[in-house]
Amino acid sequence: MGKTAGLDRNDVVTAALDLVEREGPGALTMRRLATDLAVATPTIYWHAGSRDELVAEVVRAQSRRFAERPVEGTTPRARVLSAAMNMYLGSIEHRAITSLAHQSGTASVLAHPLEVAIVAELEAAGLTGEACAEASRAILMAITGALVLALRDPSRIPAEHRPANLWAGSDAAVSAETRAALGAEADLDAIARTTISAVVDHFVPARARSRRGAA
Amino acid sequence: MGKTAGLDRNDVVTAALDLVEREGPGALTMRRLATDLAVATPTIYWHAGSRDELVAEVVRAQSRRFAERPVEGTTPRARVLSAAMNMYLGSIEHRAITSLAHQSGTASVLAHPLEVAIVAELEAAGLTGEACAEASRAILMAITGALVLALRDPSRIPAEHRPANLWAGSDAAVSAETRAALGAEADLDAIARTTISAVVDHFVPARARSRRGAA
DNA sequence: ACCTGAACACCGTTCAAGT
DNA sequence: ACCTGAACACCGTTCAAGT
Repeated sequence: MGKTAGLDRNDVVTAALDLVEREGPGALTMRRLATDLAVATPTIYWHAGSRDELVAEVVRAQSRRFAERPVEGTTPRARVLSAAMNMYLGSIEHRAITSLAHQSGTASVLAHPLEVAIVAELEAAGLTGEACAEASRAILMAITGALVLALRDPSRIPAEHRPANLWAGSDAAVSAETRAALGAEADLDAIARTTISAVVDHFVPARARSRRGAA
Repeated sequence: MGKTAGLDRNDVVTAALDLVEREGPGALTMRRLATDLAVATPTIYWHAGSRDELVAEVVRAQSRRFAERPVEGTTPRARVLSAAMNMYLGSIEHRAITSLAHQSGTASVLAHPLEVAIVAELEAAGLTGEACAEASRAILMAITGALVLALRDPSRIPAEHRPANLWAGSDAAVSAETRAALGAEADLDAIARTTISAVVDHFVPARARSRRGAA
C-alpha cells in the first residue's frame, strides 16, 4: 500500500529522537525507525540521506531544545560554575542523546548552546579572546570527563572490571585504607562539581576585573 | 587442510592487539582477525570466547605493557602531575587501544596501572583514604576529558561541525574577538596539562604534610 | 582438543521499479 | 516527488560435522 505516507524529514528526525530517548542510542537502526514510522526502510534514506546525517540532525534538534537554563550566582566564579553545571546536568538529563552524540563525534554540536552560555559568563568575568578560549576549553575538558565517567553504563561493565575488584587486588604501592575507599561507590555528581569548580577557579579571578554593560 | 593450526589464546590476543594498533579499533572484526591468522572464523571463538571477551583481553594485555613510566619532580604537586601526565601521554601514544577501551567500557582496566602510580604519589603527598580517593577520581575526570577531546578523529567530523564553523555563526552573546579565538586550532596537550594541573593543585597542598619512608 | 562450512539474525546502503 | 521489494556486502554468533 502507501503511495504516499505523508512523511516529512522533520517527522523522521523527531521519531528518531523519541526512539533514542525511550530506548537508548543502540535502538536507533534504520530498520527499527522505519518500522516505528510504518514505512519501508529505504523511505528513511529518501528523507534523511544516511544514518550519519540523521544522527547529526537528531543531535542538532536536541541541541536547540536545551538552550535556555538560567545561570545563577552573583560572583563571576559562581556564575561560570553555574553555566558549566548547566551543561553537565543538562547532558545527564538527556543521557541517551548525549551518548549518541559522543559516539558519533557530534558532542560539540550538542553542547554548543550551553557552551555559548559559559563563554558569555567568562566574558562577563573579564576574560576575552585567547584567554577566554583557553579557559572555556579547559572547562569543557573537565565537563567532558565528568560526563564520560557519569554516563558509563554500569550494567555493561563485567563485575571483574569494577573498581571494587580492580582495587581489591594487592597493589603493593597503595595502603589498604585507600584501596577500600577507591573500591567503594563514588558520588560522581559531587566530584564533577568539585573538579569543574577547581578548573573554573583557576581561570576566573575571585573578583571581576571589569564590568560590562549590555553592549 | 588444518587439522590443527597450533593456535593459542595468547596468539589470538596478540594478533588482535597488533591489528588494532596498526589499523585502528574499527579493523578488529572476528572475520578479519581470522583471516590475519589464516584460520576460519569460529576458531577465534573457540580460543577467545566472544568479541567482548577478546577486547577485554586485548585491553588487559596493553594495560600490562605500560606499567612503568618514571614519575618525575621533587615537590608533591609536580610528582602527582607527572604521574597524571604519564597516564594522559601514555594513552595518547596508544590511541587506538585507548579508543577501543573507551568504546567497550574497559577504560578503567586499561588505565589501572597508571592510576595506581597517581594514587601512590597522592599518598606520598599525605592524602589517604577517602580524601585520596576523591582526589584521584577528580584527576581521572580531568584526564578522561582531555583524552576524549584529544582523541576525537578530526577526519570523522564534517566541516560544518568543526569549531571554526560553529563559532562563526552570529552568537550574539560572544564578542567577535573571542569567537575568532574559539574557532582557531587549539593546543590540546597544553590545555590538558593546564587543566590537570589545576585539579591537582586543588587537592595537593603546595608542601607535603608528612614524609613517608619506603615502608 | 581443535578446527571448519554453512547457516542465522542482524546491520547500513543501493537501486530498479512502481505510483 | 515519494515509496517499495529485493538485493549486496558486511557484522557477531552458533552448531553440526570433521580429524
